[in-house]
Amino acid sequence: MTEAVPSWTDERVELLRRLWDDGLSASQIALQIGGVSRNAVIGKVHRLGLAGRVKPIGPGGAQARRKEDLSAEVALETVIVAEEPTLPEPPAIVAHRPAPDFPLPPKAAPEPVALAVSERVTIMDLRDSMCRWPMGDPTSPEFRFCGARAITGLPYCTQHAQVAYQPAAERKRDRRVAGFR
DNA sequence: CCCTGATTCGC
DNA sequence: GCGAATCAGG
Repeated sequence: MTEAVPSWTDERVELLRRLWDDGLSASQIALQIGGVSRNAVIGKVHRLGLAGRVKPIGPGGAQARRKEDLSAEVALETVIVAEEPTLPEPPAIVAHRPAPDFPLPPKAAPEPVALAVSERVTIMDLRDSMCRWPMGDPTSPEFRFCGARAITGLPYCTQHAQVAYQPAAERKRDRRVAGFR
């Protein structure tokens, strides 16, 4: 029963590409696909010519996007940090890649992610036109993606696009919802 | 010390 | 081609 870990099958490479493209770190990818070290992942990434990724995280990125702590507090901080910088009126991208899935602020929407919950899929079932919103801890085997129908031209569905791309006006009231300080 | 990716080099 | 060890950096 102890199958030796199949090396880099097409399936695994595809998985690797998608996760890497999604911005997950090498170590997270290693844990996600399993059977390989982060070094193996990095090595493969380089061999595939995927290196030179765009860093979604700024300086000190490692600790900066520390997830897996206190879901509630993390969510709170995420929202706050997201609306901290002064951004222009037009839909600016504030939180393009949230690490954990945080509760959507109870705005006017009755059911935030009701649809998304029923749609969530694993990385394997995630198609190109499906919402890539991460749900849960990427290092956990329970990690899923939203999987709902993504808006054409965007990686997210209608629900999550609203969270990912929040206009300045919207973000202001969100802070009140968060109830910070 | 935690983490990140990059590179080297024996296998 | 693979990946552990190592390196360089935040």
